[in-house]
Amino acid sequence: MKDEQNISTVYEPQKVEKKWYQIWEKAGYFEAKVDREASRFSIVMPPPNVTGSLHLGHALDNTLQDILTRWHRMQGEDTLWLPGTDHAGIATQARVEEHLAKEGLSKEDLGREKFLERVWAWKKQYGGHITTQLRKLGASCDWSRERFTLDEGCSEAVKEVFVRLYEKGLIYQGNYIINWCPKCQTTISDIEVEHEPHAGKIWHIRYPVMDSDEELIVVTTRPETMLGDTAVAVHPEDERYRKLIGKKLRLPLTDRVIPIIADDYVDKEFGTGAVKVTPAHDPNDFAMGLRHNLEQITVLDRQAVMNEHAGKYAGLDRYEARRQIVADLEQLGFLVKVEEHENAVGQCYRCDTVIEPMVSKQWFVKMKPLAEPAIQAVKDGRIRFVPERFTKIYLGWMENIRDWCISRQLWWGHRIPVWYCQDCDKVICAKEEPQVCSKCGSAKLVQDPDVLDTWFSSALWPFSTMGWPEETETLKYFYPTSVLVTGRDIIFFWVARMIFSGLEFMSDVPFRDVFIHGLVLDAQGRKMSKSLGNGIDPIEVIEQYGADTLRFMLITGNTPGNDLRFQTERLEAVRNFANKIWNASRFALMNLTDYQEDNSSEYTLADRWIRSRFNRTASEVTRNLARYELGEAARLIYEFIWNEFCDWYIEMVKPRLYGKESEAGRKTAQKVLAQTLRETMQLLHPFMPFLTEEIWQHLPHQGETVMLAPWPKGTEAEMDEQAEQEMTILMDVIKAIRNLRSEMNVPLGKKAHVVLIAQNEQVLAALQKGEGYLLNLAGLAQVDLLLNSPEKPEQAVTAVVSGVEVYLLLQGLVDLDKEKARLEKEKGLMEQEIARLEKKLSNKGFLTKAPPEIVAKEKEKLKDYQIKKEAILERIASLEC
RNA sequence: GGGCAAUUAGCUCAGUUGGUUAGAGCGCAUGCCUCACAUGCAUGAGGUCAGGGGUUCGAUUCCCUUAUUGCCCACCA
Repeated sequence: MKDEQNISTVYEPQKVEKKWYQIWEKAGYFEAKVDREASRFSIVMPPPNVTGSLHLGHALDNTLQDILTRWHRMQGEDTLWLPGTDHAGIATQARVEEHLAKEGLSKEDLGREKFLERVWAWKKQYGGHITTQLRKLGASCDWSRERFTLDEGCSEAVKEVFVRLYEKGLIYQGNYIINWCPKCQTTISDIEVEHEPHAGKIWHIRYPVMDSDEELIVVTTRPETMLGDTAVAVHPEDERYRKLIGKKLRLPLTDRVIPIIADDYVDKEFGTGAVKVTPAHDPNDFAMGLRHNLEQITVLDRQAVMNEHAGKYAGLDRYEARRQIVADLEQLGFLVKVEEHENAVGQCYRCDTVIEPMVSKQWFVKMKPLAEPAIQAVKDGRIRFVPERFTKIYLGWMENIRDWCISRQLWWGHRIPVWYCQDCDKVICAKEEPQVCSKCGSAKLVQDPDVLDTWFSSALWPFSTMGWPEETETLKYFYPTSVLVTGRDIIFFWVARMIFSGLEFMSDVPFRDVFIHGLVLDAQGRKMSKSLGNGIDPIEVIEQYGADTLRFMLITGNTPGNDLRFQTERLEAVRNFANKIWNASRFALMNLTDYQEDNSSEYTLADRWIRSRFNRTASEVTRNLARYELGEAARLIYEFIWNEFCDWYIEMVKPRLYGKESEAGRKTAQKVLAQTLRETMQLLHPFMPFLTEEIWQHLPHQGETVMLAPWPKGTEAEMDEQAEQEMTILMDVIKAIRNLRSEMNVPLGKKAHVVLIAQNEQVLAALQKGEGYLLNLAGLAQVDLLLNSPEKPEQAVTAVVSGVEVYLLLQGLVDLDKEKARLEKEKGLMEQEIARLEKKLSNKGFLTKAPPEIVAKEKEKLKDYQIKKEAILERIASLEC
């Protein structure tokens, strides 16, 4: 950029982004310091799948974190943004299995150990991908502390937690109904089951009552499970069936006899009011089974194929069995009728396979005791959700939480630290592998084959990554973290679990604030998904538009917590903004080649104005960042740069820089220009780190990097109410003149003559100070400034702005009719406003109840409009004679 | 069946303690290659703030209600 001749008028992010990231990382600017007593700021990054690729959701999430991190770092705080990745149990294992399948191998062919070697190899090959992508985005996280959920430290924490919870009785093993995915061949937790409405059928089946001519008709959506029925339930107060309660039924297609029971769960209104009860294959039936001590008969195996308890249907897939059974029921006269019925079937979140509820021996976390403090911490404000509405979502879930099934029938993950003695019934839970059974001394110990739910380790992330269970410096210094930034889709999966884990093991919340953002949708407002093929690769966007542009686009144009549409037009708009900054900076640098510090001269009105506007903007930006209104903060900077700094200040400062005025004036202009641009780059840096660093480095500065430059929070001393008011008058007048020229078709190149009549001395003073600006920015050859002149210029078009009558002289060019029409229109507008204000100001309620300053303001406005109207009327009158 | 969000200019969205003639970007119209920028400059047109009630001196903003859309949660066979 030093050699202006070679500098493109178009900003090319590709040329600077990589360079700066490498410099930053090498210099260690991202690394957290633990050396001050000053305030500190910490974030743990939600760990993406270790072998995954960056998507726009990650891009948004990490941009928000990076903005907060860079902002706090610039404020001189000890700042830690701790990155890492997740082993993503099912997802990663499934991908490696798919890969193996191409070689014609299954994981069983390899065996557990060899298979895990393959997964680690896979991780080694693809594990660096997403972290490289995060670097492209500009993420300023402390890579020296990068963690992985399956690394040694995290594994240590997982074992510690499991053993402690086990010893406390909060982890237990038992036969309960769980969600089984027949495709993934593992259990999944309740929140991993998705319910999609599904057009299906409902069958009415006749169950004959023993020793009677009577029968009960039950309705079911899953006739194949009837082979596992161990009762039929009716409501205890259902008059239709009261006399049948306690009697027996003959279960069709079998030779079994089952009881009729009464249970409140049954809805009298639904179907026939009689429900078949299959405790081994339905969660509600399971619960009822426990209440009534019913036998559990499992009729489906782990492939969702009918098993030996299914008699002649054994070996049939569940859907095939359904068809057979319905056909047989019909043939035997048990089928009453079939109806269309929509119901929500549970599907696996990963593969969409319909879940099979099954009774199985699994490990669970007892949630009630853990949930209680986690509810309290949010209720009493130790943890705050932003936006606040997510508090209710969190509490609603936490208050109704059920026990968490944590064992998974996978190989890739944290192995459950439990061993079973083969010689006695002893179950040993320990961090280290025991050599002999503590009860019988046998050496025949076998470890539980299952691994833990991936989210079990993620739940510990805020402290496991800081070295827990060791009491490390980092942990003492940076825990609890300041804020957690994440998408609202994982509040239950992750946020909730971190909260109860933190409270249980650290005796403190894991974070103070939870900043929730929405989803990135496509241009039509749909979720991005593989099946729709509407996904957008953030890396491609970065390559085309630059990371700064992607970042800025992702955080503007919406409100926290709401979804965001990804639109190319907005990307282009932000690219143009980056280009605008680039060119404003080129302009500045071209005029700073002989820059030297100079404090001698007086600031002009424009100087005072831009300093005031900058500091006010900086103050507002700071305020908004503190409330997580990052989009609003970014918007304020955008408007300052484009609408104030570029559109007005640069234009006003040109004559001085071009040396048309004094040398001292030029030096002052250089100083204010350089300072304001530099500080603006500091203000913008968290949002657009690359562009701002590139420019900042070329401006007069102190320090090594904009990353560590002081944050401009806005100083009161430089806020100048008077300068802003005076500039407002000047800008209004200039805009009015431009408007007149445009309407009268007087091009800017054609120098014009304008007469301005000020209403009072203050206004006149402002106009006098800004005479130069008027000449240059309104394209004037001459401007006459008058105070309250009764003499009005002839042959002119007129506009009235607050405090000033504007006359654009147009000898012989004034179209009287057109001018009159223009004035009439303006008059109409004024009259409308005056009427509105008069009505308001004659309202006693308003006068007595509204705050006095509001009333004063309205009166002021009315006066202003009346003066304007007078001026317009006068003008109209003069045109008529 | 509950809950949440959204409904503002042609399109996508801001509008934060209720108080200027309701804003921006894109698009549109008109005029400009003005020595930082045509990824630009200047000017302009365009809105019953979803409908209906209420509270208030005053409502896009607060409350109720209706409608439409989207999302989340829920054990109805």
